[in-house]
Amino acid sequence: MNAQVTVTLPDGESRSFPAGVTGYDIAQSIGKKLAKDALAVTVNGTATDLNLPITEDARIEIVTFDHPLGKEIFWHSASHILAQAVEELFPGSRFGAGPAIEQGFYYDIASPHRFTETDLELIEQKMLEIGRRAITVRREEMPREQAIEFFSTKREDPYKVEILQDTLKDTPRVSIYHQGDFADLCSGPHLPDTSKLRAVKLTNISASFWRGDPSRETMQRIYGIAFPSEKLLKKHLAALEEAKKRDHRKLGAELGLFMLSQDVGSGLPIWLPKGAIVRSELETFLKEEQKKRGYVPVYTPHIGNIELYKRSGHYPYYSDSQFPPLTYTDDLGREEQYLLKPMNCPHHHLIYSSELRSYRDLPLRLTEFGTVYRHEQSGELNGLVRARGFTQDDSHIYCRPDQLVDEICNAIDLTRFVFATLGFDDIQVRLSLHDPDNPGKYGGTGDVWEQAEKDVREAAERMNIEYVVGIGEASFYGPKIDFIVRDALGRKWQLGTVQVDYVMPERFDLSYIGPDGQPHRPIIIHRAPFGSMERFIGVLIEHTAGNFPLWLAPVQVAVLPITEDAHEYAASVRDLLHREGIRVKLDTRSEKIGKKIREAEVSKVPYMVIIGQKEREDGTVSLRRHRQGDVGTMTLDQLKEKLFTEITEKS
RNA sequence: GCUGAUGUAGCUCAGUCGGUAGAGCACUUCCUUGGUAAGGAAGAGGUCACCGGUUCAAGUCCGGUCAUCAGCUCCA
Repeated sequence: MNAQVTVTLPDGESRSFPAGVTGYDIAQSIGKKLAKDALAVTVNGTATDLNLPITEDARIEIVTFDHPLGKEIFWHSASHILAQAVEELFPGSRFGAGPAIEQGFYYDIASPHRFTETDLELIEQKMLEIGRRAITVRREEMPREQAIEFFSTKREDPYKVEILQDTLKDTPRVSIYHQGDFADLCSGPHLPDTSKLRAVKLTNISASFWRGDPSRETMQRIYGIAFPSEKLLKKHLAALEEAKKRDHRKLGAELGLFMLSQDVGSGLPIWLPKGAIVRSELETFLKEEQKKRGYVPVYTPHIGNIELYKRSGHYPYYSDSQFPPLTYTDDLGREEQYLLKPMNCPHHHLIYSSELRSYRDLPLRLTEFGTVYRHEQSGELNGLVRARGFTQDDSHIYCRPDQLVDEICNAIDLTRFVFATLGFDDIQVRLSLHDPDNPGKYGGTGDVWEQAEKDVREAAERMNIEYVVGIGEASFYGPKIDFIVRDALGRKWQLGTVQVDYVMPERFDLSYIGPDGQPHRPIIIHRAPFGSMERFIGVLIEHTAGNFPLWLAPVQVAVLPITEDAHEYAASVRDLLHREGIRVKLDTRSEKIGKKIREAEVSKVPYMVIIGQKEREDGTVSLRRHRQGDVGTMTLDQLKEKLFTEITEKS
């Protein structure tokens, strides 16, 4: 072993230390503050405990809370502290899994005690106390067998034993982290001691299934988030408050966009006039764009004979998340069953096969805003983003194999165009592939899947998309490219999607006549840039906080006369804008201008036109922009011009 | 569907020990005619989610149902 080791810091500087130096020593040699903030260290890119000796030359980086890895380690350690606190307060609790998550951590606990919200405060206090005790966290490595022994005798942790015997059955050596009397099976790394934990908030408590398996026991999951300082926690809580104000369910009601009524049924949104404007503008926008790209519109019924969905495979695969079939009995006692349309595709396939297709006719791009109904589990319903009745901007592209990759690219391009226009920049793209270990979930043969996934990848590469791969996320008929965005609370939702399908053409025996005069199988692309109009607008509401761009705003201009003298002129301005197709409202109540402005601001009307005696005499208007204030005085022509430009540019 | 929490006026919420329902905003009417985020007064508005139980008496206590929320599971 070398007596000295050379470590290279992220800035490229190399330093020499005695072998066995720890990350903490190095941090201390760099600065006191860094040593204080240090949580862990990466050695040649691998995260490691701060107090582990470094015995060879290495690239190292000190990890603090500001580092993404730092948060993960911090929160993971916080989950251990949570477990220790629970163990001290509620003896007999057994621990399942306790990872760091994107925003904090959780621990799954099996306990004879039923945790309540008041317990959470108690546990928080105990966690902070454990922090003040500054308990050293010690890593111990041992053979797997010995760990099983440890968790069956020294500690009674049946869940850890199960993990050791099952998930880790091929791992010969495992590590245990000791923290006072508490110990947990964990690969680490962890904080050197518990003193870094200065602020903690246990946010909620819910049920989870052990190992995510509904047939196993339910556990109590406690969620929380922790920080090295009280100030950071306050900031986090304030950000959460802000996010809540953006909640589309809250804004949807406040701005009169949509409603949900028990009298209609849960999960069945009703579009109010203002929300309907937003939706209709978006639909027009996409229809126009699709017209340019060679799509042809169709309309199909809202229900269909159940045989149709048996044939497509939707019925057998998804019967548990559909409304039950409607059964119709005719005079002769013959029964027919109809299903509320869960999908538009089968109808479109029938349109395809309604006439003989030539290879020259392809690609055929059928498009429809098709409303579908799915009986989502009651606990899943969530405003507009998870509903039981919703409208897909659904198209099916029927093409030849030589056109496929081009067509996928076109669909990706359209989806990106839609997202860019609406200002979504933080999108995750996922290639959703099949899970080879779960063949029962999918239709079609292995060859077909291989080809489909190859095509999808090729298109994604060609379009220069940065993507993540989601194994097991494919639909039953083919792989997908999914566009995923987050809501105000950070939850992920799939919006746009492009899907390749070699299975349905077989099921529906679709064909076209090739140049050789023989029938050939087309390939289908399912695609929906918005995904669901409901979900998209739900996320859009949160994305914009209800401040829609001018072209989408339900009311674009509020005309606000200051006194009654100005009413007549104000009405003429309203009529002028109205004739030009601007959505305009005139406020002639006998309220002061300040109040009228306030109400227009609160209802997020993009422009206010303020009219007093001066404007009336000069034939001008005073313009005010929502959230910005006074823009200045201008003529009516200038006003029209300004509004038109902004609407056309969709800015 | 599962676990937990919540459910009072259109909205946000108060309602003590079980004793006959309250505020602010919004709404209606009247007064007020004003210059860039809340003028004043009066009025109207309730099957306390629903069903049942305990009680002389239930918004309040108990049981059930439904809905909403958080998470889990699921998502063509």
